[in-house]
Amino acid sequence: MTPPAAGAQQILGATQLFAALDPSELNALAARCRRQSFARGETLFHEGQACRGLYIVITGRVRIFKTSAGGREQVLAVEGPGASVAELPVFDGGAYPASGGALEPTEALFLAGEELRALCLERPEVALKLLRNAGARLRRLVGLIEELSFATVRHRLSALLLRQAVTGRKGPRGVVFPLPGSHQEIASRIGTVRELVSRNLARLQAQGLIEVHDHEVTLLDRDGLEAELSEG
Amino acid sequence: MTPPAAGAQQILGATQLFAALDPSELNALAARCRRQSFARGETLFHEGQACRGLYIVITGRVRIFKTSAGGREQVLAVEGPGASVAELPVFDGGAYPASGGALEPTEALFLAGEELRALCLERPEVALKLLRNAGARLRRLVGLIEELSFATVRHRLSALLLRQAVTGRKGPRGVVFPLPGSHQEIASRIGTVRELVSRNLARLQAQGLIEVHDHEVTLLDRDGLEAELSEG
DNA sequence: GCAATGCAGTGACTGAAGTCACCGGAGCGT
DNA sequence: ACGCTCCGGTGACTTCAGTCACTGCATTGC
Repeated sequence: MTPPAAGAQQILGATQLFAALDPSELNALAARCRRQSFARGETLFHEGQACRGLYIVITGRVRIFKTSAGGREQVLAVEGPGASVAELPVFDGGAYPASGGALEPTEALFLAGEELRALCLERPEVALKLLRNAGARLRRLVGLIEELSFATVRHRLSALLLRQAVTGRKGPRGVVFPLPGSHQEIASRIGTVRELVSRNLARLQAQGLIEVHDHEVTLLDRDGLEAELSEG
Repeated sequence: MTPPAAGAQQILGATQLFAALDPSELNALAARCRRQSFARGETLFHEGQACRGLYIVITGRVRIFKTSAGGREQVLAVEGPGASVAELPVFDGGAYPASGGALEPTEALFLAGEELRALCLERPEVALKLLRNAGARLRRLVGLIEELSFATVRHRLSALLLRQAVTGRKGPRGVVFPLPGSHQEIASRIGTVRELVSRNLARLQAQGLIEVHDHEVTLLDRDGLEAELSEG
Protein backbone atom coordinates (compact mmCIF):
# COMPACT_ATOMS: atom_id res chain seq x y z
CA MET A 1 0.00 0.00 0.00
CA THR A 2 2.62 2.48 -1.09
CA PRO A 3 1.67 6.04 -2.05
CA PRO A 4 0.74 6.83 -5.64
CA ALA A 5 3.89 6.13 -7.54
CA ALA A 6 5.75 8.64 -9.56
CA GLY A 7 5.61 7.28 -13.08
CA ALA A 8 2.21 5.71 -12.63
CA GLN A 9 0.85 7.80 -15.45
CA GLN A 10 3.44 6.41 -17.86
CA ILE A 11 2.47 2.92 -16.85
CA LEU A 12 -1.21 3.65 -17.32
CA GLY A 13 -0.61 5.26 -20.67
CA ALA A 14 1.13 2.10 -21.82
CA THR A 15 -1.87 -0.13 -21.13
CA GLN A 16 -4.23 -0.56 -24.01
CA LEU A 17 -7.11 0.26 -21.71
CA PHE A 18 -6.04 3.82 -21.05
CA ALA A 19 -3.91 4.53 -24.08
CA ALA A 20 -6.57 6.89 -25.43
CA LEU A 21 -6.35 9.26 -22.48
CA ASP A 22 -4.31 12.44 -22.65
CA PRO A 23 -1.54 13.26 -20.18
CA SER A 24 -3.62 15.35 -17.82
CA GLU A 25 -6.25 12.65 -17.58
CA LEU A 26 -3.60 10.05 -17.00
CA ASN A 27 -2.22 12.19 -14.23
CA ALA A 28 -5.58 12.49 -12.57
CA LEU A 29 -6.10 8.76 -12.86
CA ALA A 30 -2.62 7.93 -11.61
CA ALA A 31 -3.28 10.02 -8.52
CA ARG A 32 -6.16 7.71 -7.70
CA CYS A 33 -4.19 4.50 -8.03
CA ARG A 34 -2.38 2.73 -5.27
CA ARG A 35 0.74 0.79 -6.07
CA GLN A 36 0.95 -2.63 -4.44
CA SER A 37 3.62 -5.31 -4.34
CA PHE A 38 3.01 -9.03 -4.01
CA ALA A 39 5.45 -11.83 -3.29
CA ARG A 40 5.43 -14.98 -5.39
CA GLY A 41 2.44 -17.01 -4.31
CA GLU A 42 0.76 -14.14 -2.52
CA THR A 43 -2.94 -13.54 -3.11
CA LEU A 44 -4.26 -10.31 -4.61
CA PHE A 45 -7.88 -11.12 -3.89
CA HIS A 46 -9.97 -14.08 -2.86
CA GLU A 47 -12.93 -15.63 -4.58
CA GLY A 48 -16.08 -14.50 -2.81
CA GLN A 49 -14.64 -11.26 -1.44
CA ALA A 50 -16.61 -8.17 -2.30
CA CYS A 51 -14.99 -6.62 -5.35
CA ARG A 52 -13.42 -3.32 -4.47
CA GLY A 53 -11.69 -2.53 -7.71
CA LEU A 54 -9.39 -3.68 -10.42
CA TYR A 55 -5.67 -4.32 -10.68
CA ILE A 56 -3.34 -3.34 -13.47
CA VAL A 57 -0.27 -5.53 -13.67
CA ILE A 58 3.01 -3.61 -13.96
CA THR A 59 5.54 -6.42 -13.65
CA GLY A 60 5.17 -10.09 -12.89
CA ARG A 61 2.28 -12.39 -13.70
CA VAL A 62 -1.06 -12.95 -12.02
CA ARG A 63 -3.08 -16.11 -12.27
CA ILE A 64 -6.84 -16.17 -11.83
CA PHE A 65 -8.11 -19.44 -10.44
CA LYS A 66 -10.93 -21.34 -8.80
CA THR A 67 -10.41 -23.81 -5.96
CA SER A 68 -12.48 -26.97 -5.55
CA ALA A 69 -13.73 -28.47 -2.32
CA GLY A 70 -11.07 -31.16 -2.66
CA GLY A 71 -8.28 -28.59 -2.98
CA ARG A 72 -7.78 -28.83 -6.74
CA GLU A 73 -7.31 -25.62 -8.61
CA GLN A 74 -8.45 -24.57 -12.06
CA VAL A 75 -6.67 -21.66 -13.67
CA LEU A 76 -8.94 -19.39 -15.69
CA ALA A 77 -6.39 -16.91 -16.98
CA VAL A 78 -2.83 -15.72 -16.57
CA GLU A 79 -2.25 -12.01 -17.03
CA GLY A 80 1.06 -10.25 -17.55
CA PRO A 81 2.31 -6.66 -17.59
CA GLY A 82 -0.11 -4.13 -19.07
CA ALA A 83 -3.15 -6.31 -18.55
CA SER A 84 -5.92 -5.54 -16.15
CA VAL A 85 -7.45 -8.04 -13.80
CA ALA A 86 -10.97 -8.21 -12.37
CA GLU A 87 -12.41 -5.29 -14.34
CA LEU A 88 -15.63 -7.12 -14.94
CA PRO A 89 -16.86 -7.81 -11.41
CA VAL A 90 -16.41 -4.06 -10.88
CA PHE A 91 -19.44 -3.48 -13.06
CA ASP A 92 -21.92 -6.03 -11.89
CA GLY A 93 -21.42 -5.23 -8.26
CA GLY A 94 -20.88 -8.79 -7.10
CA ALA A 95 -17.99 -10.56 -5.47
CA TYR A 96 -14.81 -11.65 -7.18
CA PRO A 97 -15.80 -14.81 -9.06
CA ALA A 98 -12.34 -16.31 -8.62
CA SER A 99 -9.11 -15.70 -6.76
CA GLY A 100 -6.05 -13.92 -8.07
CA GLY A 101 -2.53 -14.85 -7.06
CA ALA A 102 0.97 -13.76 -8.07
CA LEU A 103 2.95 -16.36 -10.01
CA GLU A 104 6.08 -14.25 -9.60
CA PRO A 105 7.00 -11.20 -7.58
CA THR A 106 4.45 -8.76 -8.91
CA GLU A 107 3.84 -5.03 -8.93
CA ALA A 108 0.36 -3.78 -9.63
CA LEU A 109 -1.74 -0.65 -9.56
CA PHE A 110 -5.04 -0.84 -7.78
CA LEU A 111 -7.92 1.34 -8.94
CA ALA A 112 -11.18 1.52 -7.02
CA GLY A 113 -14.34 0.51 -8.83
CA GLU A 114 -16.06 3.90 -8.55
CA GLU A 115 -13.15 5.63 -10.22
CA LEU A 116 -13.34 3.31 -13.19
CA ARG A 117 -17.09 3.63 -13.52
CA ALA A 118 -16.85 7.41 -13.33
CA LEU A 119 -14.15 7.40 -15.99
CA CYS A 120 -16.33 5.30 -18.27
CA LEU A 121 -19.14 7.83 -18.11
CA GLU A 122 -16.76 10.68 -18.81
CA ARG A 123 -14.71 8.98 -21.51
CA PRO A 124 -16.83 6.35 -23.25
CA GLU A 125 -13.82 5.20 -25.27
CA VAL A 126 -12.55 3.58 -22.11
CA ALA A 127 -15.79 1.67 -21.77
CA LEU A 128 -15.44 0.47 -25.35
CA LYS A 129 -11.93 -0.77 -24.62
CA LEU A 130 -13.23 -2.56 -21.57
CA LEU A 131 -15.91 -4.18 -23.69
CA ARG A 132 -13.34 -5.23 -26.20
CA ASN A 133 -11.26 -6.76 -23.44
CA ALA A 134 -14.30 -8.49 -22.07
CA GLY A 135 -14.94 -9.99 -25.49
CA ALA A 136 -11.43 -11.37 -25.68
CA ARG A 137 -11.72 -12.76 -22.17
CA LEU A 138 -15.00 -14.38 -23.01
CA ARG A 139 -13.40 -16.03 -26.01
CA ARG A 140 -10.69 -17.53 -23.90
CA LEU A 141 -13.14 -18.84 -21.33
CA VAL A 142 -15.29 -20.34 -24.06
CA GLY A 143 -12.18 -21.99 -25.45
CA LEU A 144 -11.44 -23.46 -22.05
CA ILE A 145 -15.00 -24.79 -21.77
CA GLU A 146 -14.65 -26.33 -25.19
CA GLU A 147 -11.45 -28.08 -24.18
CA LEU A 148 -12.79 -29.30 -20.85
CA SER A 149 -15.96 -30.55 -22.43
CA PHE A 150 -14.64 -32.18 -25.59
CA ALA A 151 -10.96 -32.92 -25.20
CA THR A 152 -8.92 -35.42 -23.25
CA VAL A 153 -6.08 -34.51 -20.95
CA ARG A 154 -3.64 -35.44 -23.68
CA HIS A 155 -5.36 -33.07 -26.09
CA ARG A 156 -5.34 -30.25 -23.64
CA LEU A 157 -1.71 -30.78 -22.80
CA SER A 158 -0.75 -30.89 -26.47
CA ALA A 159 -2.71 -27.72 -27.09
CA LEU A 160 -0.98 -25.99 -24.20
CA LEU A 161 2.44 -26.98 -25.49
CA LEU A 162 1.62 -25.76 -28.99
CA ARG A 163 0.41 -22.45 -27.61
CA GLN A 164 3.54 -22.16 -25.54
CA ALA A 165 5.76 -23.02 -28.49
CA VAL A 166 5.11 -19.71 -30.22
CA THR A 167 7.09 -18.00 -27.47
CA GLY A 168 10.05 -20.31 -28.01
CA ARG A 169 13.36 -19.94 -29.83
CA LYS A 170 14.53 -22.05 -32.72
CA GLY A 171 16.91 -24.86 -31.74
CA PRO A 172 18.84 -27.33 -33.93
CA ARG A 173 16.17 -30.02 -33.64
CA GLY A 174 13.05 -27.93 -33.29
CA VAL A 175 11.55 -25.06 -31.35
CA VAL A 176 12.71 -24.90 -27.75
CA PHE A 177 10.66 -23.32 -24.99
CA PRO A 178 10.29 -23.59 -21.22
CA LEU A 179 7.58 -25.65 -19.58
CA PRO A 180 5.02 -23.16 -18.28
CA GLY A 181 5.57 -23.93 -14.59
CA SER A 182 5.68 -27.08 -12.50
CA HIS A 183 3.64 -30.12 -13.40
CA GLN A 184 1.30 -29.09 -10.65
CA GLU A 185 0.81 -25.68 -12.22
CA ILE A 186 0.29 -27.14 -15.68
CA ALA A 187 -2.26 -29.53 -14.23
CA SER A 188 -4.27 -26.70 -12.74
CA ARG A 189 -4.21 -24.89 -16.07
CA ILE A 190 -5.57 -27.76 -18.10
CA GLY A 191 -7.92 -29.01 -15.42
CA THR A 192 -6.34 -32.22 -14.21
CA VAL A 193 -3.84 -33.53 -11.65
CA ARG A 194 -0.07 -33.65 -11.41
CA GLU A 195 0.27 -37.36 -12.15
CA LEU A 196 -1.57 -37.17 -15.46
CA VAL A 197 0.63 -34.32 -16.62
CA SER A 198 3.69 -36.35 -15.79
CA ARG A 199 2.40 -39.45 -17.55
CA ASN A 200 1.18 -37.64 -20.62
CA LEU A 201 4.41 -35.71 -21.01
CA ALA A 202 6.21 -39.05 -20.82
CA ARG A 203 3.88 -40.46 -23.41
CA LEU A 204 4.33 -37.61 -25.85
CA GLN A 205 8.04 -38.01 -25.36
CA ALA A 206 7.86 -41.77 -25.99
CA GLN A 207 6.01 -41.04 -29.22
CA GLY A 208 8.93 -38.88 -30.26
CA LEU A 209 6.84 -35.74 -30.52
CA ILE A 210 8.68 -33.75 -27.87
CA GLU A 211 11.69 -33.97 -25.65
CA VAL A 212 11.89 -32.58 -22.14
CA HIS A 213 15.06 -31.82 -20.22
CA ASP A 214 15.05 -29.82 -17.02
CA HIS A 215 12.18 -27.54 -17.80
CA GLU A 216 13.00 -27.09 -21.45
CA VAL A 217 10.78 -28.61 -24.10
CA THR A 218 12.00 -29.31 -27.61
CA LEU A 219 9.21 -29.62 -30.12
CA LEU A 220 10.46 -32.41 -32.38
CA ASP A 221 7.35 -33.07 -34.45
CA ARG A 222 4.90 -30.20 -34.62
CA ASP A 223 2.64 -31.93 -37.12
CA GLY A 224 2.50 -35.02 -34.97
CA LEU A 225 1.54 -32.97 -31.96
CA GLU A 226 -1.11 -31.15 -33.92
CA ALA A 227 -2.46 -34.51 -35.04
CA GLU A 228 -3.03 -35.30 -31.36
CA LEU A 229 -5.58 -32.52 -31.27
CA SER A 230 -7.85 -33.87 -33.96
CA GLU A 231 -8.01 -37.58 -33.19
CA GLY A 232 -10.24 -39.19 -30.57
CA MET B 1 -36.01 -9.90 -42.39
CA THR B 2 -39.22 -7.98 -41.85
CA PRO B 3 -39.26 -4.18 -41.80
CA PRO B 4 -38.68 -2.34 -38.53
CA ALA B 5 -41.61 -3.36 -36.43
CA ALA B 6 -44.12 -1.01 -34.98
CA GLY B 7 -43.73 -1.46 -31.24
CA ALA B 8 -40.04 -2.16 -31.42
CA GLN B 9 -39.34 0.82 -29.20
CA GLN B 10 -41.55 -0.60 -26.47
CA ILE B 11 -39.69 -3.86 -26.68
CA LEU B 12 -36.34 -2.12 -26.50
CA GLY B 13 -37.45 0.02 -23.59
CA ALA B 14 -38.33 -3.13 -21.68
CA THR B 15 -34.84 -4.60 -21.96
CA GLN B 16 -32.55 -3.74 -19.11
CA LEU B 17 -29.91 -2.76 -21.64
CA PHE B 18 -31.82 0.15 -23.07
CA ALA B 19 -34.15 0.97 -20.20
CA ALA B 20 -32.23 4.18 -19.53
CA LEU B 21 -32.97 5.67 -22.95
CA ASP B 22 -35.75 8.17 -23.43
CA PRO B 23 -38.58 7.64 -25.95
CA SER B 24 -37.03 9.60 -28.79
CA GLU B 25 -33.79 7.68 -28.48
CA LEU B 26 -35.67 4.42 -28.38
CA ASN B 27 -37.47 5.43 -31.49
CA ALA B 28 -34.25 6.19 -33.30
CA LEU B 29 -32.79 2.90 -32.17
CA ALA B 30 -35.91 0.94 -33.09
CA ALA B 31 -35.72 2.36 -36.59
CA ARG B 32 -32.32 0.75 -36.94
CA CYS B 33 -33.39 -2.71 -35.83
CA ARG B 34 -34.62 -5.48 -38.04
CA ARG B 35 -37.15 -7.91 -36.70
CA GLN B 36 -36.43 -11.55 -37.50
CA SER B 37 -38.31 -14.78 -36.88
CA PHE B 38 -36.78 -18.19 -36.37
CA ALA B 39 -38.39 -21.60 -36.34
CA ARG B 40 -37.63 -24.08 -33.58
CA GLY B 41 -34.17 -25.47 -34.25
CA GLU B 42 -33.23 -22.75 -36.70
CA THR B 43 -29.83 -21.12 -36.39
CA LEU B 44 -29.44 -17.39 -35.71
CA PHE B 45 -25.70 -17.40 -36.35
CA HIS B 46 -22.89 -19.87 -36.74
CA GLU B 47 -19.69 -20.17 -34.79
CA GLY B 48 -16.88 -18.71 -36.87
CA GLN B 49 -19.06 -16.36 -38.91
CA ALA B 50 -17.98 -12.76 -38.85
CA CYS B 51 -20.01 -10.99 -36.20
CA ARG B 52 -22.35 -8.50 -37.76
CA GLY B 53 -24.34 -7.46 -34.75
CA LEU B 54 -26.36 -8.50 -31.77
CA TYR B 55 -29.79 -10.00 -31.26
CA ILE B 56 -32.38 -9.02 -28.68
CA VAL B 57 -34.79 -11.83 -27.89
CA ILE B 58 -38.45 -10.80 -27.95
CA THR B 59 -40.17 -14.14 -27.54
CA GLY B 60 -38.86 -17.69 -27.43
CA ARG B 61 -35.49 -18.90 -26.19
CA VAL B 62 -32.07 -18.97 -27.79
CA ARG B 63 -29.31 -21.36 -26.89
CA ILE B 64 -25.67 -20.54 -27.41
CA PHE B 65 -23.56 -23.62 -28.03
CA LYS B 66 -20.29 -25.06 -29.28
CA THR B 67 -20.05 -28.15 -31.47
CA SER B 68 -17.24 -30.68 -31.20
CA ALA B 69 -15.54 -32.53 -34.03
CA GLY B 70 -17.44 -35.65 -32.98
CA GLY B 71 -20.78 -33.88 -33.20
CA ARG B 72 -21.34 -33.37 -29.49
CA GLU B 73 -22.68 -30.02 -28.38
CA GLN B 74 -21.95 -27.96 -25.30
CA VAL B 75 -24.47 -25.31 -24.36
CA LEU B 76 -22.93 -22.13 -22.98
CA ALA B 77 -26.06 -20.16 -22.23
CA VAL B 78 -29.79 -20.05 -22.80
CA GLU B 79 -31.32 -16.61 -23.20
CA GLY B 80 -34.97 -15.70 -22.99
CA PRO B 81 -37.10 -12.63 -23.75
CA GLY B 82 -35.47 -9.30 -22.97
CA ALA B 83 -31.95 -10.68 -23.07
CA SER B 84 -29.39 -9.82 -25.67
CA VAL B 85 -27.20 -12.31 -27.42
CA ALA B 86 -23.72 -11.91 -28.90
CA GLU B 87 -23.15 -8.35 -27.69
CA LEU B 88 -19.58 -9.08 -26.79
CA PRO B 89 -18.10 -10.22 -30.08
CA VAL B 90 -19.48 -6.95 -31.45
CA PHE B 91 -16.78 -5.11 -29.57
CA ASP B 92 -13.68 -7.16 -30.19
CA GLY B 93 -14.29 -7.37 -33.90
CA GLY B 94 -13.86 -11.11 -34.18
CA ALA B 95 -16.13 -13.91 -35.28
CA TYR B 96 -18.96 -15.34 -33.24
CA PRO B 97 -17.25 -17.62 -30.72
CA ALA B 98 -20.20 -20.02 -30.67
CA SER B 99 -23.43 -20.71 -32.54
CA GLY B 100 -26.88 -19.52 -31.58
CA GLY B 101 -30.02 -21.52 -32.24
CA ALA B 102 -33.68 -21.17 -31.39
CA LEU B 103 -35.01 -23.65 -28.84
CA GLU B 104 -38.55 -22.57 -29.64
CA PRO B 105 -40.17 -20.43 -32.28
CA THR B 106 -38.37 -17.16 -31.62
CA GLU B 107 -38.75 -13.50 -32.50
CA ALA B 108 -35.71 -11.29 -32.21
CA LEU B 109 -34.49 -7.82 -33.07
CA PHE B 110 -31.19 -7.56 -34.86
CA LEU B 111 -29.01 -4.51 -34.32
CA ALA B 112 -25.86 -3.93 -36.33
CA GLY B 113 -22.59 -3.65 -34.43
CA GLU B 114 -21.80 -0.09 -35.55
CA GLU B 115 -25.11 1.16 -34.24
CA LEU B 116 -24.42 -0.27 -30.83
CA ARG B 117 -20.88 1.07 -30.69
CA ALA B 118 -22.09 4.51 -31.73
CA LEU B 119 -24.76 4.42 -29.08
CA CYS B 120 -22.19 3.53 -26.44
CA LEU B 121 -20.13 6.60 -27.26
CA GLU B 122 -23.19 8.83 -27.15
CA ARG B 123 -24.82 7.31 -24.08
CA PRO B 124 -22.12 5.82 -21.85
CA GLU B 125 -24.79 4.42 -19.52
CA VAL B 126 -25.52 1.86 -22.20
CA ALA B 127 -21.89 0.83 -22.17
CA LEU B 128 -22.03 0.43 -18.41
CA LYS B 129 -25.07 -1.79 -18.73
CA LEU B 130 -23.28 -3.86 -21.31
CA LEU B 131 -20.33 -4.21 -18.97
CA ARG B 132 -22.62 -5.26 -16.19
CA ASN B 133 -24.16 -7.86 -18.47
CA ALA B 134 -20.74 -9.03 -19.47
CA GLY B 135 -19.84 -9.47 -15.83
CA ALA B 136 -22.87 -11.63 -15.22
CA ARG B 137 -22.15 -13.67 -18.31
CA LEU B 138 -18.58 -14.17 -17.23
CA ARG B 139 -19.77 -15.40 -13.88
CA ARG B 140 -21.96 -18.01 -15.50
CA LEU B 141 -19.18 -19.22 -17.76
CA VAL B 142 -16.79 -19.44 -14.83
CA GLY B 143 -19.42 -21.45 -12.99
CA LEU B 144 -19.64 -23.81 -15.94
CA ILE B 145 -15.87 -24.21 -16.01
CA GLU B 146 -15.91 -24.95 -12.33
CA GLU B 147 -18.51 -27.65 -12.80
CA LEU B 148 -16.80 -29.23 -15.78
CA SER B 149 -13.46 -29.22 -14.05
CA PHE B 150 -14.40 -30.34 -10.57
CA ALA B 151 -17.75 -32.07 -10.66
CA THR B 152 -19.02 -35.42 -11.92
CA VAL B 153 -21.94 -35.81 -14.27
CA ARG B 154 -24.15 -36.68 -11.33
CA HIS B 155 -23.16 -33.46 -9.59
CA ARG B 156 -23.85 -31.39 -12.63
CA LEU B 157 -27.20 -33.01 -13.20
CA SER B 158 -28.19 -32.50 -9.57
CA ALA B 159 -27.13 -28.88 -9.77
CA LEU B 160 -29.15 -28.36 -12.93
CA LEU B 161 -32.24 -29.87 -11.33
CA LEU B 162 -31.87 -27.71 -8.25
CA ARG B 163 -31.51 -24.62 -10.41
CA GLN B 164 -34.55 -25.62 -12.38
CA ALA B 165 -36.56 -26.29 -9.24
CA VAL B 166 -36.83 -22.62 -8.36
CA THR B 167 -39.08 -22.16 -11.38
CA GLY B 168 -41.40 -24.96 -10.22
CA ARG B 169 -44.71 -25.02 -8.41
CA LYS B 170 -45.41 -26.63 -5.08
CA GLY B 171 -46.98 -30.07 -5.29
CA PRO B 172 -48.26 -32.37 -2.53
CA ARG B 173 -45.00 -34.30 -2.28
CA GLY B 174 -42.48 -31.64 -3.21
CA VAL B 175 -41.71 -29.01 -5.80
CA VAL B 176 -42.77 -30.01 -9.31
CA PHE B 177 -41.10 -28.65 -12.42
CA PRO B 178 -40.59 -29.70 -16.03
CA LEU B 179 -37.38 -31.32 -17.22
CA PRO B 180 -35.51 -28.65 -19.18
CA GLY B 181 -35.73 -30.37 -22.54
CA SER B 182 -34.97 -33.85 -23.82
CA HIS B 183 -32.23 -35.98 -22.31
CA GLN B 184 -30.16 -35.04 -25.31
CA GLU B 185 -30.63 -31.36 -24.60
CA ILE B 186 -29.85 -31.77 -20.90
CA ALA B 187 -26.73 -33.69 -21.83
CA SER B 188 -25.45 -30.87 -24.00
CA ARG B 189 -26.09 -28.41 -21.19
CA ILE B 190 -24.11 -30.29 -18.60
CA GLY B 191 -21.43 -31.49 -20.98
CA THR B 192 -22.09 -35.18 -21.37
CA VAL B 193 -24.11 -37.64 -23.45
CA ARG B 194 -27.70 -38.79 -23.54
CA GLU B 195 -27.10 -42.18 -21.94
CA LEU B 196 -25.47 -40.75 -18.84
CA VAL B 197 -28.35 -38.36 -18.29
CA SER B 198 -30.77 -41.27 -18.52
CA ARG B 199 -28.77 -43.42 -16.13
CA ASN B 200 -28.16 -40.69 -13.61
CA LEU B 201 -31.79 -39.62 -13.58
CA ALA B 202 -32.68 -43.24 -12.92
CA ARG B 203 -30.12 -43.37 -10.16
CA LEU B 204 -31.39 -40.23 -8.44
CA GLN B 205 -34.84 -41.70 -8.69
CA ALA B 206 -33.73 -45.01 -7.21
CA GLN B 207 -32.22 -43.09 -4.30
CA GLY B 208 -35.61 -41.56 -3.70
CA LEU B 209 -34.42 -38.02 -4.26
CA ILE B 210 -36.63 -37.25 -7.25
CA GLU B 211 -39.41 -38.75 -9.25
CA VAL B 212 -39.86 -38.32 -12.98
CA HIS B 213 -43.06 -38.86 -14.93
CA ASP B 214 -43.46 -37.76 -18.50
CA HIS B 215 -41.29 -34.69 -18.37
CA GLU B 216 -42.31 -33.62 -14.91
CA VAL B 217 -39.85 -33.87 -12.05
CA THR B 218 -40.95 -33.99 -8.43
CA LEU B 219 -38.25 -32.98 -6.00
CA LEU B 220 -38.81 -35.39 -3.10
CA ASP B 221 -35.70 -34.73 -1.05
CA ARG B 222 -34.07 -31.38 -1.63
CA ASP B 223 -31.52 -31.83 1.14
CA GLY B 224 -30.52 -35.21 -0.22
CA LEU B 225 -30.04 -33.76 -3.67
CA GLU B 226 -28.00 -30.90 -2.27
CA ALA B 227 -25.87 -33.45 -0.46
CA GLU B 228 -24.98 -34.91 -3.86
CA LEU B 229 -23.26 -31.66 -4.67
CA SER B 230 -20.80 -31.70 -1.81
CA GLU B 231 -19.65 -35.30 -1.71
CA GLY B 232 -17.01 -36.86 -3.94
C1' DG C 1 -51.79 -49.47 -41.71
C1' DC C 2 -47.04 -48.91 -42.12
C1' DA C 3 -42.57 -47.00 -42.61
C1' DA C 4 -39.74 -43.34 -40.80
C1' DT C 5 -38.16 -40.66 -37.17
C1' DG C 6 -36.96 -39.08 -32.69
C1' DC C 7 -36.77 -40.09 -27.79
C1' DA C 8 -35.81 -43.03 -23.88
C1' DG C 9 -33.90 -47.20 -21.33
C1' DT C 10 -30.32 -50.64 -20.68
C1' DG C 11 -26.53 -54.13 -20.83
C1' DA C 12 -21.72 -54.88 -22.00
C1' DC C 13 -17.58 -53.10 -22.76
C1' DT C 14 -13.35 -49.94 -23.27
C1' DG C 15 -10.61 -46.52 -22.14
C1' DA C 16 -9.71 -42.31 -19.61
C1' DA C 17 -9.29 -40.02 -15.36
C1' DG C 18 -8.28 -39.82 -10.89
C1' DT C 19 -6.46 -41.78 -6.28
C1' DC C 20 -3.09 -43.82 -3.23
C1' DA C 21 1.20 -45.00 -1.91
C1' DC C 22 5.70 -44.89 -2.41
C1' DC C 23 10.42 -43.67 -4.20
C1' DG C 24 14.25 -40.57 -5.20
C1' DG C 25 16.39 -36.14 -5.93
C1' DA C 26 17.14 -30.98 -5.42
C1' DG C 27 17.20 -26.99 -2.60
C1' DC C 28 17.00 -24.68 1.86
C1' DG C 29 17.46 -23.45 6.66
C1' DT C 30 19.50 -24.47 10.96
C1' DA D 1 25.11 -32.94 8.18
C1' DC D 2 20.43 -33.24 9.13
C1' DG D 3 15.70 -32.81 8.45
C1' DC D 4 12.20 -30.43 5.79
C1' DT D 5 9.68 -29.37 1.87
C1' DC D 6 8.73 -29.25 -2.93
C1' DC D 7 9.01 -31.56 -7.18
C1' DG D 8 8.89 -35.40 -10.40
C1' DG D 9 8.16 -40.37 -11.68
C1' DT D 10 5.64 -44.68 -11.41
C1' DG D 11 2.93 -48.90 -10.31
C1' DA D 12 -1.56 -50.65 -8.87
C1' DC D 13 -6.01 -49.85 -8.49
C1' DT D 14 -10.97 -47.81 -8.61
C1' DT D 15 -14.28 -45.31 -10.53
C1' DC D 16 -16.23 -42.59 -14.11
C1' DA D 17 -17.28 -41.37 -18.71
C1' DG D 18 -18.22 -42.52 -23.05
C1' DT D 19 -19.38 -45.85 -26.94
C1' DC D 20 -21.95 -49.48 -29.22
C1' DA D 21 -25.70 -52.13 -29.99
C1' DC D 22 -30.13 -53.18 -29.40
C1' DT D 23 -35.00 -52.61 -27.62
C1' DG D 24 -39.36 -50.38 -27.19
C1' DC D 25 -42.52 -46.52 -27.51
C1' DA D 26 -44.77 -42.50 -29.36
C1' DT D 27 -45.49 -39.29 -33.18
C1' DT D 28 -45.88 -38.10 -37.85
C1' DG D 29 -46.66 -38.41 -42.60
C1' DC D 30 -47.84 -41.01 -46.61
